[in-house]
Amino acid sequence: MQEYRFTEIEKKWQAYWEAHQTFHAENDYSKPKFYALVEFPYPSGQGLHIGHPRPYTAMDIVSRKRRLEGYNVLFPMGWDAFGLPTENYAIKNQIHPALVTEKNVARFKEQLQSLGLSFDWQREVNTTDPDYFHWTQWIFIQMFKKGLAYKKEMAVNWCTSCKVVLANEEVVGGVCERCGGEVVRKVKSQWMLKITEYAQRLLDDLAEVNYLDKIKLTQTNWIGRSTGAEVDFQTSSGDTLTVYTTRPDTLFGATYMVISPEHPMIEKWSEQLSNMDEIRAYQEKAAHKSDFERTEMAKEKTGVKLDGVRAINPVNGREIPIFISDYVLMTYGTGAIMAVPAHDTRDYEFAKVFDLPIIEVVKGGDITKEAFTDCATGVMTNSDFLDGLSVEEAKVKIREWLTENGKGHEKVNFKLRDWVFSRQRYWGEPIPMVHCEKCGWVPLPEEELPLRLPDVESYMPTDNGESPLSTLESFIHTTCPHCGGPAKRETDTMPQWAGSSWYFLRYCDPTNRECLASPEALRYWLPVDWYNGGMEHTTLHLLYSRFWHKFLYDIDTVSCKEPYMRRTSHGMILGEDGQKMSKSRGNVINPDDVIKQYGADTLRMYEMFIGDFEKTAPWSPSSIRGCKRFLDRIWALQDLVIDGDGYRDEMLTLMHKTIRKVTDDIESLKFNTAIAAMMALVNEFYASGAVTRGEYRTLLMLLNPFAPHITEELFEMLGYGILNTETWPKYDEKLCVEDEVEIVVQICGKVKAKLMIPMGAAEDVVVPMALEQEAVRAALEGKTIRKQIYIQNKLVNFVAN
RNA sequence: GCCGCUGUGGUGGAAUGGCAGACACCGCGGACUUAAAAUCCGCUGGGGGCAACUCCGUACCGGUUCGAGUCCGGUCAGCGGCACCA
Repeated sequence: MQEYRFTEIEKKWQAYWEAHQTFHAENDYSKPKFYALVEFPYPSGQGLHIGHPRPYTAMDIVSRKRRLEGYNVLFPMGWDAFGLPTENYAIKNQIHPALVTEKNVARFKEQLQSLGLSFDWQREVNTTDPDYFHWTQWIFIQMFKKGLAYKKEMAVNWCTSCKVVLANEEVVGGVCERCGGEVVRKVKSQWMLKITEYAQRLLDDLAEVNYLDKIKLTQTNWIGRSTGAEVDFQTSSGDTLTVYTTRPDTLFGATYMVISPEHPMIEKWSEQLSNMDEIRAYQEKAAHKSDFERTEMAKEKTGVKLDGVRAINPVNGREIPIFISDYVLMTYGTGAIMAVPAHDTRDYEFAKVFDLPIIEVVKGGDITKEAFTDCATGVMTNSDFLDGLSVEEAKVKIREWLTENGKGHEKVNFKLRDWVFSRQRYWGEPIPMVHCEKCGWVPLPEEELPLRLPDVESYMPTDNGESPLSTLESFIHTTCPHCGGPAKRETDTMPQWAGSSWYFLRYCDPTNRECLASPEALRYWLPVDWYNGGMEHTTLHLLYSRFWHKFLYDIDTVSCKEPYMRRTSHGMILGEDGQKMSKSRGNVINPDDVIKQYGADTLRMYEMFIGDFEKTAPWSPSSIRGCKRFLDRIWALQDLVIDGDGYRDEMLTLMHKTIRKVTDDIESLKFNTAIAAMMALVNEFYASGAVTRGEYRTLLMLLNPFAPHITEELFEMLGYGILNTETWPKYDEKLCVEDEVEIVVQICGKVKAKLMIPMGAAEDVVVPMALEQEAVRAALEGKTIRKQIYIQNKLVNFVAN
């Protein structure tokens, strides 16, 4: 027998697949289709991470199986290539980010191809390709036309030393990650997308898709729908302050109000407030903190009382003080809250710090110790006409009261916020908008798309926080598409999320120059049947792309409401030390090295065998050898081959059970147990000292999606031809059943004996057999059987004393 | 902090509420070899016993059940996300 030369074999089959375009998805709309999708990578300078092949191999397995099952499979790949790291690299090395991207893409592609993944490379897309972002820009313009894109003053992180806008990630401990300089929140006019307009639909349509429960839950929580009330408080200045509350039932317990430090009323009241200096100082301090630091991380509540303006509780006319505090955000609700310290944890903490009255309005807790927030058991008190009602009853009654008295109304609120769509960066899609003094913001005419990125001298953002594009006079100055007068281009670019929000549509028809993809291609391929990606993308990417898809549905570009029918997720691969892989920890595994040492098939096998697909798993340089050994044993089975295209009688049940196990486990992402079943089968072949050609053939078919190269090679050597044109093995449910089964006999839940019984034997047959067992008789000696439990093919349990 | 997930041998992990530890890795013993590597065979959760066997054991505390790794309540620990990394 020739030795297993994996490098040679893998090269051979990869060349064969490329030459024959084996995995090209035809637009043959008569065949049943299957669209398998993995998240396209960001081509970083580090090259492929050992974690990348995990989801890619998983969906490759599904795709290869589907092809053998007769589907026309679309399994595409592309590059999410705009982004901060490339830009930062370009700044540092003064290389055009397009060149950096090109180099990184070439490396990534080579690495992916060496894994033998069955991508259709004819459909490769790249978000930085003008032919691609043409349509990203087109979608933005459609959104603008429908009123979904608007400008708004929003805070950004501003490094006072580098004079650049920083990503949240670049702000570490309140200072700039690169220079350690002070970071402040600076207000800029930003493009926003109205995702909130789709909040209810994004929530409702989760019912129509098959996502993992935890993914649906995460989306639901992120959208954060709550039903509460808006309540109007009159102020001593004669204004109205509207608050949003989910607990209008506790209105009688409102002992003060808190408004966000950015609340516009403060400026209006500046004349009447005697402590404006103190207020401004606090606003300044709050401006340094992120929302996250202000709300969730805050250990101690801070704030300033507004001296000179007070509010009146509409339900009882009581005057209450107004504070500003950074735990109230302008971006949620109305930017103002009524504080009910007795029944809200944050209000309670705040009231303790400022020594404010705490009035119990829901009985059931001990408000001298902590806020009582339980809505299920409480009973209303100190609340006039609400007294004695349950919380739920009180909510209904107070809403009625508010409406009747014109003091407020029911209000549904979402945690979801509109999408900040501008970046003061170079390496992103230019926003195709022009500002005209006369006409305001005007979109570029569609025939002028794509609006390309011009070359600039420096990729550094400017001193005033504008994008590098703003230094380019030739880019900025243009004419208004509407009136023809002088106008200026938008110089901000889009976030990386833009390109990834619709890439799966482009794969359907990647070279179309007339539209983002032909309606026929979209109708045939959509929706994506199975999309696998990381849990870290469950909120932003998944929600953003669902939002864009729904918009495209509304403007009749796509014909289905939801883009992805099924969504699953994979766990990360950690370093050997159980930590995230990183250069600084020195625990990085390079996939090229692994392929060189063991081959792509072994790497694929190990990544699938490493553990539960959905959980994180530490890399083990010794465990991978087990997978190499397994493939060696598969290879060496050649020496055990005996004649016979069928299965031997003694192997029949095991063969059928293994086919069933592998078939089912692939569908439920249990690749590790599928491999274990094949290992057990191979162990049986070795134990019996032989394998028939037919048994070997089936094993190779089952293993093919996992280890495509070695299986094609052996299939050919056995004289069966080309494997990937064959049909996935079938099993017979009846033949999966053994004649006999071992059951256990328990006394009070403890195993006392085991016995073989005919499969499916009835209780009245098995119980006497069980009672005859020596150990059972001994254990029952002098005892009375009180109860007997019989579980068919599993156990008999005697409860006795 | 909030939301979510996870916790099983020396290690990765397996187990529709029904024999805990499948399948592997590591380790140990043996075969082959001048030797080593590779390969093959065997053992391998812990305690006790010459042995048949027996007791303990799925992070911790409690509950439901004939029976709990699995379901319920609570605690602790680790991981992930928290809107400009993607």
